[in-house]
Amino acid sequence: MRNNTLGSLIWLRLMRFTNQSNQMSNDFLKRFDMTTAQFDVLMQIRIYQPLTQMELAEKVTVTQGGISRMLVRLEKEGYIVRKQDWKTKTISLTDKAESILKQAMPEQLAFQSSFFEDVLNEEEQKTLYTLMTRVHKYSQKRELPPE
Amino acid sequence: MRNNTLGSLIWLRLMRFTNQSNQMSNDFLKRFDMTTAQFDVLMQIRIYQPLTQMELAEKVTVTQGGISRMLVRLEKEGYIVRKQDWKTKTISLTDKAESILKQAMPEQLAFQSSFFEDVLNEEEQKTLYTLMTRVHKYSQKRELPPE
DNA sequence: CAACATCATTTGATTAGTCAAGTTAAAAAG
DNA sequence: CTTTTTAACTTGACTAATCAAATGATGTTG
Repeated sequence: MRNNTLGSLIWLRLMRFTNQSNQMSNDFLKRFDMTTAQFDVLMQIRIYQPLTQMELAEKVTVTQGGISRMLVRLEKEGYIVRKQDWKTKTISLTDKAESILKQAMPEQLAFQSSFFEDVLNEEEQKTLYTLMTRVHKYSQKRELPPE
Repeated sequence: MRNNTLGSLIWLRLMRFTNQSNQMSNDFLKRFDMTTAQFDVLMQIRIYQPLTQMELAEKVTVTQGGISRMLVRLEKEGYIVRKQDWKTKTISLTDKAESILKQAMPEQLAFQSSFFEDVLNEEEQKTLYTLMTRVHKYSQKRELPPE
């Protein structure tokens, strides 16, 4: 009874790495006074705005409830605005968020990238991306409710 | 100002995948009435017991405070026992945990593995593991406090 | 138009984690 | 021996999420 099929070793590596790099990213983003989760959500809003909470929840792989709470925080901080629009609430960034992102985005993207660029060459990065894309896409397919 | 250096695409994939597979794993482990985080901690205890909270915290990449709270929950559920031993608290599994793990471990490891085995061949899995190991190890080196 | 159905969002209870300040137990110093 | 130091652990205040039950907003129907 050992802890080591190849797959389970990969799983553990991925979990530990994302966990750790997430913490480092939180640390990095302190200079912009935001967290990794918040940055992620703001980025998605920036790309797709205006959009509804349901749509946003789906983009960041979070539940309805999760996105609701997150948006309350972001609204309180003055990063976003929501307005009731039919049954739906439509979300968009404030100028404050836009201007912070203009600064934070290139730095954060460079920070994220550095984890890979500093150790892997272009070729290896492409391989990693391709493999993870396949794995991810497959896991999404699986998620379909069993009939 | 686009969202796509190769590195940042990899980062996003990893985050989304681990996030999602973690949720699926939580779902899977419901049958054993535990969560992925709990399973992970119990496994580490099982391998290294008896050990201290500090050692355990380091193994699962969590803070002192985090492990303290987690162990309170696990103790309340009757999965572990802690006893004060010198300044330190020594952690070990109860029979209850041992016997649940005996059942849950092979199933959970198979579940984790399936994410990779079902889409990647042996060769590709090895490549993925090697690349992620390099990336992870490098990120740990970086973590050293700046002098 | 009041009652119902429906879809989007919120909320209460809980797990999981962070940081930083507070305890506690044992050792070293006075 | 009491006092101070130190290492290990806990705790308060908080972010982030989950699930499932409750609200809100808008249509539809008797």
